[in-house]
Amino acid sequence: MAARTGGQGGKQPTINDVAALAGVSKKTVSRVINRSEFISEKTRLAVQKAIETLGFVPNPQARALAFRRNFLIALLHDNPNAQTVLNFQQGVLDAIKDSDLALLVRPVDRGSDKMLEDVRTFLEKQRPIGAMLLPPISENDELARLCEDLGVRYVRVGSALLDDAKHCVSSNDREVVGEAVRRLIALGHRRIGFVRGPVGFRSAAEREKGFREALAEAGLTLADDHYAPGNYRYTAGIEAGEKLLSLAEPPTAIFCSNDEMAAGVMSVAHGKGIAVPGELSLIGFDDSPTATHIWPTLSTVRWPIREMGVRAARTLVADFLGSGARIPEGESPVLASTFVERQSVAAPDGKG
Amino acid sequence: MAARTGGQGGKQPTINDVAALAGVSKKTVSRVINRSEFISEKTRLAVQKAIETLGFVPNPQARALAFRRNFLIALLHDNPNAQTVLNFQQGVLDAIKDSDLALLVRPVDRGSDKMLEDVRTFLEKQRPIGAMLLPPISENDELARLCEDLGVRYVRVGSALLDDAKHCVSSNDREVVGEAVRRLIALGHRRIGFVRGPVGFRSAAEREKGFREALAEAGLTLADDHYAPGNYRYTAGIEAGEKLLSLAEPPTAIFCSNDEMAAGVMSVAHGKGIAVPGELSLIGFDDSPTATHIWPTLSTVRWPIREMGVRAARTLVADFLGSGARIPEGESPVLASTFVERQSVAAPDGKG
DNA sequence: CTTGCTTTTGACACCGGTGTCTTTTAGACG
DNA sequence: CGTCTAAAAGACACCGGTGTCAAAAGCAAG
Repeated sequence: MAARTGGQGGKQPTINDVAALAGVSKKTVSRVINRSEFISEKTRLAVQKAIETLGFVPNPQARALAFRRNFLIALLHDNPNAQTVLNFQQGVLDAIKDSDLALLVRPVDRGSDKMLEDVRTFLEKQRPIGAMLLPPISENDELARLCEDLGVRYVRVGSALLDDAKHCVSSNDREVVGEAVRRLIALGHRRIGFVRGPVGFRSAAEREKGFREALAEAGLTLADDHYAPGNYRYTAGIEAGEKLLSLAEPPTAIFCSNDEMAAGVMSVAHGKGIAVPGELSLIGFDDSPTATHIWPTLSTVRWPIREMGVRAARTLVADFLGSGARIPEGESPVLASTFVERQSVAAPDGKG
Repeated sequence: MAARTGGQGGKQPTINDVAALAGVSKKTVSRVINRSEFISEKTRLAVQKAIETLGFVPNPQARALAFRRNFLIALLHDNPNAQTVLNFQQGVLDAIKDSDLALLVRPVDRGSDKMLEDVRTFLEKQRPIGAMLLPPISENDELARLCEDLGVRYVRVGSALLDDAKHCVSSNDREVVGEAVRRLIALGHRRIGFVRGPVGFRSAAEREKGFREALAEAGLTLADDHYAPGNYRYTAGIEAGEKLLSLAEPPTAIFCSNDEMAAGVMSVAHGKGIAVPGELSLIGFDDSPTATHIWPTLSTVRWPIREMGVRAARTLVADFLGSGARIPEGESPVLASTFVERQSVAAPDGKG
């Protein structure tokens, strides 16, 4: 009448129990667990049966110790956008689902001057096989060097190539921003405003580049008073909106470097009685939940964040993930973002 | 010229290295690490110095093995609201910051019929000390029983007491919804609509109860056509808005069971040219980022999710967290939500 | 039936810590 | 100064796996 399936006294069965039941040595059981090739079919089946009977699950701590390597990968982020983090995380979990790996999630405090030290302590204690760095901390070169020094593999996720392909997953934001802007131009917009992301962020710089390039292609330039600084926060969008929409000749369209700021600009437009998209077209970036939760719904750029999670995990630990996870030699680490057109974009009113 | 601080050949120093350097046995080092009381001050200092010199960090896997217990806690969630998950997670991390514990985050797929099995596999493999269950899966009794069976401590987070205090952290949503509704009534609203959360969700039921109770207190009742079903999604808000705002006598205020649905209702109002808050007051629930990213900003109920994370972690593993983490005997596991009033609420126009 | 080789399997040490029990040391006391 | 006791430190097994290398088994050829 033992309450538990196997083992004794409510404890988990160990490799020794399995070995005893199957009538082999524990090393043989170990070979079965690790799919060693030097084992006869007959023995393998016997051991597998014993494993099933007992409901044996190898102790990951013991394996980690014996292998001198544990089966953890870490996700480091300081991302203000929760949805992004969770989507990426989901992609990583998709990728490691059938492996022995587990995921450790670690938010880091970018502001803190102890950040590097904190991360070092974390990595030294947990000793993950590898770490994935989400933007914006992925842009921190010291962090990458720290991983290198500690012998922890790493992958940096970014809006542009931050490192060599082995250490990098990114999306083609610049191009897609260009596409979005070309769409505005095609609709007849000529006065197009720009709200920038925070200084020092690579992603912000990329988006600005994409914006300016598309303008230049069309022979347009960005007027100084059509440019507003920002920091990816809603309040910055409010400020930018106040600035750009108070002009004597306000822009007929504004590209905002993320959705939150676009939402801020949109609030200002509503407050001023400016019709969106009739009098003002708006485009954001991220395709965050906000983009579809505001009215009118926001045209934006969606980056394939979940897929990037899968890719990052594979780049990091393909050798742990079974054959399907191999990334073909020389394949680009750049995944495709897409421009998503919604209600907030239309041809400009009046003179087109 | 060794590249690394301590150890040999780039490897981490072990307890043996420390013991050798300090001239004591490894057991003595172990005693220092674990703050054993049977150790002389002199020895402790010597060992501590050796630890510092070598930069020794105990191997968590080895400790886990020797202790027959690892130092992981798990966070299980299937939460559609990323911000909530991340905030809660942050609270947990605050709580375990100075401990040896690490956090494993595990999204689960509620829809899947293999859900329980997946979780079982996860728990058996990782063997965390405890698990925290976020709503809505925290409402699943089978899951709680599974934890119990596996000897994994657990804490269920919910909008109401789901279990005894030892296994529960919640907030007083019902009361605060009542407070919000009383505010509407005080402003003069009499026709108040309600958009419900998904059937089968405890949180949805609590919010509805709070709503109806407050109405009843004031001698009002919820007219059938002022009630709309929902599922916490934006699209349900759209549908609810279409329904409620097409009435001959539409409500002058609507309580929505979460912010996303409120955003949906607000979109419909904008589309119909109904002024918010002039002609329609709106209240949501969650205080999600959306609440401040829409225009006008949304009055809502904020639940202390980060603090709940701290509390959940303490409830789960106070004995691992140092003296500050003790929860006084008999202290209620109910934390306080608050009503946050923003722009979306005002006295009704015209007849008040 | 040996021999010689390859394939399978096992014995035993080891990964880096902790538990138990024993031995040593230090201090109190007669 | 010897004795007794409590505190401190150490020896050694052990947690549950894997690596190494030697031994056993299987098989073809002599």
